[in-house]
Amino acid sequence: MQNFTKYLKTKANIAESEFQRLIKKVTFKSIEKGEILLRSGEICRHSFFVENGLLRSYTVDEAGKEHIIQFGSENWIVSDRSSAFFNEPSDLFIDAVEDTQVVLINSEFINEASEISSSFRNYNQIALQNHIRHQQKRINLLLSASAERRYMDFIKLYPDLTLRVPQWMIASYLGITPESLSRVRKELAHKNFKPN
Amino acid sequence: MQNFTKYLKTKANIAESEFQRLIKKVTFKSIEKGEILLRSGEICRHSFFVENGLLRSYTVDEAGKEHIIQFGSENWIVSDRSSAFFNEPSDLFIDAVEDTQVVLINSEFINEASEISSSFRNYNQIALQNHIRHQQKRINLLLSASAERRYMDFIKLYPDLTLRVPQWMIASYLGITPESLSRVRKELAHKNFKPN
DNA sequence: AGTGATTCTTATCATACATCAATGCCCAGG
DNA sequence: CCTGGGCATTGATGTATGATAAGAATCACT
Repeated sequence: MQNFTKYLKTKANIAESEFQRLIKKVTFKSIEKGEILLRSGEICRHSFFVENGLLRSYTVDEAGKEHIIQFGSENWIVSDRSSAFFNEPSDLFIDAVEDTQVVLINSEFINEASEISSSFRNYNQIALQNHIRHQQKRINLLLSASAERRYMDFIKLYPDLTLRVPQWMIASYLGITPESLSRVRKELAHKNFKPN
Repeated sequence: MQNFTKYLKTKANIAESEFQRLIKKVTFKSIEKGEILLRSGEICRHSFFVENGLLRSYTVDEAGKEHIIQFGSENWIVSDRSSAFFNEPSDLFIDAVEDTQVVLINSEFINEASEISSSFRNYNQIALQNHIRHQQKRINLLLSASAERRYMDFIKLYPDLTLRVPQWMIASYLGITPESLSRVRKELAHKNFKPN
């Protein structure tokens, strides 16, 4: 749990004594590729801090198609914030794209850490605001940009994921079909070799 | 400022004495239809609480097209949260869809209210979480739903706005052209009159 | 009331992207 | 090894939505 420890101590600035107390509240778990951590309809009772590996959250529409909402690799927290915060059934699934080790964080942990540490509160606040900023950018891209632009933006923002994640998942994240993404890539390859 | 007063006293549960102190921090302003409150590139130094009337926030792409991010009518707060929180230049515009009366809220107000009142902190937290939930739903719709479904969802969620806002703005919010929205509406009208 | 500006509709044509289907690739498990 | 199930690519074709343009309707301001 080195990453999680570092997250608490460095990022959220939790002191050693408080750390010892908090660490008892969380549990560690190894997840196999494909294993499902949250299903639509359930209430999201844990947030998942990714020690290593890769998670994704996604919805499934009436036609059975998946639409990826979020990827989370090392040091990211994957969760359905709304479900966890409001205690409502989630409409997301969360599963593992790779074999993954996670730290399970429940609301008890969050509350206690918030009480103990103002810098944790602060860090949490920043995380929320970042989430909003990120979502807003994504909405704007979905409203205004072509598949190609969205893909280029994705590569730039997540060069690591571009390599680790199968293309059909990237397509799903971008809101296009795998076939379309394949074609977009082909075009981009052409452009980059043709000097003009 | 009845609505704003009610918002502070009832929703955020601010006591009278504290209210008197806080109210000095805000300013009241009447905005004409079309007036611009925030421009892309500026830092968003105020959030706008809508007493009455209607605001919108939107981006403008390279082709000069507007893409509406948010509407805000009575009792809503319109802002670029990211810009305000992180002190970064915004990429949004905010202007008035109707003649509007707003209360200008700056970060000083937020900080002070947060210090004074735990229920204000709490209310603020809920607002953030609601924002995230709302954005996530919108992302999911943009990823998965047709223009028609998105429009129906909009009507259901904002029956009032559907009447007050010109259609081309709704189209912009939905990520389609006004012409497409017109077609969608025509089709919906047909369906509703044909029993089958 | 009149006139010009916005907004909405309708029609035609254009295009980005989806769908369907076939092929080849890779590599995981017997 | 071989073999089968994901995955990526490619081609043919379909469709929802965009672009353009024109007319009709509505609104706003003198």
